[in-house]
Amino acid sequence: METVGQIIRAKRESIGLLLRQVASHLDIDQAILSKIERNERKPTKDNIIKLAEILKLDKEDLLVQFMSEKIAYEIVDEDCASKVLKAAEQKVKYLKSNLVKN
Amino acid sequence: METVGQIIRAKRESIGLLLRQVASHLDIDQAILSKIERNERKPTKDNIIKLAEILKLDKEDLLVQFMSEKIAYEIVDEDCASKVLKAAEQKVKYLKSNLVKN
DNA sequence: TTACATTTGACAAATGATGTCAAGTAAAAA
DNA sequence: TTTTTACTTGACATCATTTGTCAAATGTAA
Repeated sequence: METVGQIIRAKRESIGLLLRQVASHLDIDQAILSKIERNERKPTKDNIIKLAEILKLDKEDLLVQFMSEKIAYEIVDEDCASKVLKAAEQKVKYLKSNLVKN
Repeated sequence: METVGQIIRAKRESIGLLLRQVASHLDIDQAILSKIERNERKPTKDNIIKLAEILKLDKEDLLVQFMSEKIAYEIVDEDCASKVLKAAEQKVKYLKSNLVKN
């Protein structure tokens, strides 16, 4: 299963862009991008959006990968991880159904 | 749908404990507990564990409520929230299956 | 060797989380 | 009514985490 970092690196190299070129589009130092690609740092949401732009990746897909990865790491150590996700789904539904009213 | 704060307050009152009594068991100021019960502050994991103890609530249940609430708030504003949760489930499975090896 | 891309680690700045404290409110007891 | 008690509120302090910069080190190929 590919990480966001691996997806980004693979696409960047296939296009033939350098770290510094992509990093400057994200407005960050290339050191950070290097770390992001090797899963040593987590990208910000803004990073993801700009990466999708410059690397011509589907923005929503990349965001889904990014957010689900974050959540997965948050709960992987819990043995009730599956329960947590199911409960979260219920809560999201509930919250969304009440958004209009408030 | 009940929030963690509501669950805690209801149980605390049904037992007849004061904010300051419960707060001292958690080793925090009663002001914080007051805010937690009214969803103005988020409890820490340690808070939840000690709350389960003193209020005689099921620890795992309360932790599931707590974590799922946190996740739900993280993603409720995304319109791909449901996709994110499903993807997270896959990633958790994948990560858990590889835990033994590393 | 030189040149270029990437990696590494020390450090700085900004942000968010967590807590204290004291004054304020509200309602019941004296 | 005054006092007491429980709770709430907001200003502020402290600490941890996140996010970033920079320069030196490494690797690699011309």
